[in-house]
Amino acid sequence: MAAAGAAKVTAAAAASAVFRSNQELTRLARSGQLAAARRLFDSMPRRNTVTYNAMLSALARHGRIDEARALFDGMPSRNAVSWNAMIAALSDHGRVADARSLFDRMPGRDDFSWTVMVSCYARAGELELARDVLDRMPGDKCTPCYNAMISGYAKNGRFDHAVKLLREMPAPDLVSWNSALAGLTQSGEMVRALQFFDEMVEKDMVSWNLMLEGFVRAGDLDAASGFFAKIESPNVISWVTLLNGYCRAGRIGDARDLFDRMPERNAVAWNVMLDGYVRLSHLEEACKLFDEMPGKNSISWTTIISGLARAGKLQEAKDLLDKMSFNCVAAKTALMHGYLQRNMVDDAIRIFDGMEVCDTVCWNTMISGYVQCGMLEEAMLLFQRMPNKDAVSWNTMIAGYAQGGQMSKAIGIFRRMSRRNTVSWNSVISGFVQNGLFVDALHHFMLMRRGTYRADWSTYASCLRACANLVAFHVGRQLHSLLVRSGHINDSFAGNALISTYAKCGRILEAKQIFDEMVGKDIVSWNALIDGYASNGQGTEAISVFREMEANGVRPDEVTFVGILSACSHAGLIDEGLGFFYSVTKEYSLKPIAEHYACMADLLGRAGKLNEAFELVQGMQIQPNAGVWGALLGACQMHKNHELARLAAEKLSELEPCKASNYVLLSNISAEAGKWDEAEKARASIKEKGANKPPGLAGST
DNA sequence: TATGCGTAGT
Repeated sequence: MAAAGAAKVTAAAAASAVFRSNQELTRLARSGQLAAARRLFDSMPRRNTVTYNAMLSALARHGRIDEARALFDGMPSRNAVSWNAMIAALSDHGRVADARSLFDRMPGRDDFSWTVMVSCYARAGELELARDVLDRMPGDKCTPCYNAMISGYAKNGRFDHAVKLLREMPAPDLVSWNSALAGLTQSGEMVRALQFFDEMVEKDMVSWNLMLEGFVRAGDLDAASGFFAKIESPNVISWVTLLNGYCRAGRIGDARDLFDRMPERNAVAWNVMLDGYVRLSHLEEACKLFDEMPGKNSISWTTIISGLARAGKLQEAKDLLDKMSFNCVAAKTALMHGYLQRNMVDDAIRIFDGMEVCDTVCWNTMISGYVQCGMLEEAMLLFQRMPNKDAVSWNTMIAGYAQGGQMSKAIGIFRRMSRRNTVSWNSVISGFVQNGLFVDALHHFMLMRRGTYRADWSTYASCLRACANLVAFHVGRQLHSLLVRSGHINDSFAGNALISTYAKCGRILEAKQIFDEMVGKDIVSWNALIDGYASNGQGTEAISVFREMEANGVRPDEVTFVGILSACSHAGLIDEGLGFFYSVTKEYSLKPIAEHYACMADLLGRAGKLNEAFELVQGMQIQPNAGVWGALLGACQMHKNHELARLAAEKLSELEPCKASNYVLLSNISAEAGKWDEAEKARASIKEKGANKPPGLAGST
């Protein structure tokens, strides 16, 4: 009896010890102290299901999804909470198929399980599957489960479906109504949103704030502030929403007034104000606000550090980072990015290597930094070491190799990629275009369309460029009709690309028509038309478009003058060309760029004024590039000035030592002038310097 | 432990 009693007491003590440890574990897990939670978990002599569930949620919260799964698989016993937590974790990380497979195997599914599964599909845009799960739910379906479905419909643009379900469900609550409303406000349909809002019998702060955020999102700040004034007792989220609107619109004065008038300011309010200053590069105000801010959190630190880093104030950013008392991956990533933008690779590596935890964004930053610095091998090594590659990681490598002229490697990675997206296809297609492989670009566009991938403006821009270069008018016209069908035609960049393509194909009338019909003409549109006339030899028309552009109050930029000068050059308008060239600095206060000099060298050179052209090049404030020497060389060959031609060819081969055609040119020029030794020397350089033909590609996907 | 609103790093 006594022994049994003692055993009971011991068991009770042990149970209460487990209970206390579980409470501590839950506290650690919720306050983000994963390492401490793990230590406690490992040190516990006895654990129950609650212990395991707490550890599972902690791992899931930190994105350690595979560790969570391992723990789940090894649990001695599981209850509904364990199953639900695991399914929710998989769902949160987009692992839809894994979530479903666990859901199917789960014994005794409860309301929560069904809701998580519906929400999982809904958030992934799989509306039919979500609806199927909802329909299969046995007995009385719970309101949250309906709401998850309404939210799915609304956020995926199926507002009518959302409303239909709202009317059909047995017990809609405010969340149901707000979920539907969010579909309208978040897609900027404020007219319908307003109608729906008026229809709502009951409204809470979420409803009002959704409307407010809708006006902000639509960029209608006056409507937003008017609406804000109508809210009887705005809560901190209402204030922050309007504050954020002013900041994003650049109305920093209004923002600050509002911020000062706020009855209570939480960390989000401070962070939004801080971000407002940072975005407008008002760094002094930002730093002052940051100093004054009570309760700075990781977002505050990241905001200020990234602002300083972007502005190149790397020492100040580093000093701040050193003052941080806690670990923040985002802030370190921002500083790393700042270093990499300025080619300070060693400093970036020091941060990267010193990080004990490093997430996908951080790895991607380092990889893309290497790529930007031209260090492709280092990027590849990191890419291979990286544990959880996402689409950004793959796409960065593809784009890196493509831009580095290594299309075979780019394609190799592209082929190994299991879940390609639009960006992946865009990277290879634009890579082909940049490397002059226009047919391959269009071929891959065809392959892309054969899959279920959706082309975006970037895809079309690359393909149109390919058409322009191939003078493939009919393909261009097909792309034009695809653009109309896809709805991208109203984007100004698509219109601009079309103008260039039609013009380059010699269809200047069609180009002009697109231009005339365009709603949002910008400087690029004008430049495209001017350049179009220029490349069709219609110099006078190019100049008259230029005049029209000025009459419309559009200020010409450097690119405009590249078009105008080449128009003059093609049409032999020497005096006009010289006039425009001098006006670049005198009238328009622009800095002449190398392309302007190349046009002028071409203009003067074609007219036989080789010495004047050469003098112009010699007097350049900036370093002449290959285009400039190439233009001069062309003119020299036209007018048989061997001496100057040889000089230009030499400069060219200095600037592009790996381009074989430069040595061939130099060799031919020397041979023509009877300088056989030098001709031979130039030929030898091809092998010696390992000069290559432009990169080609064997085979395709 | 779910469903509707505000902030940071590629």
